[in-house]
Amino acid sequence: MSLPKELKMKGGMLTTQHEALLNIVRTATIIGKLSNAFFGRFGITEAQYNVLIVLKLADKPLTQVEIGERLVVSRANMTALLDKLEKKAYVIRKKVEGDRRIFQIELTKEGRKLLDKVEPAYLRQVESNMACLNLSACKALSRVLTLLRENLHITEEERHE
Amino acid sequence: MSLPKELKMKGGMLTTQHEALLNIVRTATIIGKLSNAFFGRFGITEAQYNVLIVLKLADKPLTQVEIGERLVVSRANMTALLDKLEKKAYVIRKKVEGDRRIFQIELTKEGRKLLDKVEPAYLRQVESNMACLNLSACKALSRVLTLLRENLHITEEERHE
DNA sequence: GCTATACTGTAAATAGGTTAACAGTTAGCC
DNA sequence: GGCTAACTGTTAACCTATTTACAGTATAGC
Repeated sequence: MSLPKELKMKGGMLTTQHEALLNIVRTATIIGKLSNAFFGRFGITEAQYNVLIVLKLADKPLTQVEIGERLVVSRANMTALLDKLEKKAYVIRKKVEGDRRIFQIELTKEGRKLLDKVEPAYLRQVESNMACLNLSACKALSRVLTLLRENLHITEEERHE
Repeated sequence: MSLPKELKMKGGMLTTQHEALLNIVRTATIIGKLSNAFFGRFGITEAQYNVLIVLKLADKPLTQVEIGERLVVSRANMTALLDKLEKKAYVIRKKVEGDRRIFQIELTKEGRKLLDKVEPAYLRQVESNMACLNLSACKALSRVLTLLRENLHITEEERHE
């Protein structure tokens, strides 16, 4: 169903560009709800899973700020996220010699075990979610959205000048 | 910058489909942050604006459930959202004769006045955000995302069977 | 060496979202 | 008519996110 119909709006009320933007946001909202329903079955949330995956894929130990940069999550929020992951024993904060401000965050054995369970199932879910798009459609989609993100960063900077 | 680079992952770690999905979510996240920065200048949030716009565009008075359906917002959440909008006097809950369970939600004069101020500025911001995509790119994007959403609804229903 | 500045993590208040349980009301059905 | 089921809105507990303010630490420059 097209967006104007979902919103029960008369046709012609949205510009083509506005409709595209709302389509992005709405699709992401629905993906987010499906994801959280999925991860909930494993006792974690999407945000927590993202942290674990970034830690697993990083080529060096990361600080809280570094994780936040990769995930577009604020420092304050990383504190709260890691508090919960540490309480569940999936990560630990390790003190760093030479800089007492920072922690290095490490996956624990339990964290890795959880990922071994969740990751394959998650990839299957992603495949099922995206099954209606062929490879070239996916590539075109990524290309357009990457271009758009670059434009958003630029207009954001302009607004701050 | 492509997603694998933003995440500082080695290439080839994501399938094309997975990368497309993450591109959608990440782009929407950034749009959401920009939107909330924008609406914050008018003392409202994106979610609150969405409620006001749906009320303005509806062709009949809406109940809380009906607003929630259009916006994919739960009943519980609509209560909280409308509490805030009613406190700011942008909407009122009106009792309905013949069904004491429901309210009809109406925009107040202040609500309309706010929209008259916010809407034009918002449309300009949307245009600037999407300026890097031409009309046919926007149409293609909307078409692909609409198709994807339909597929998501289907796989969601399958999982509940 | 000292000071000013920048950086890191934390905390509190606020907002939006979830689910689960609940009360009141309506509607269907025997 | 009366019981049951469905619907509407609220509440509480929780999670994620925001901004602001703060403490502690590190660094650069004088």
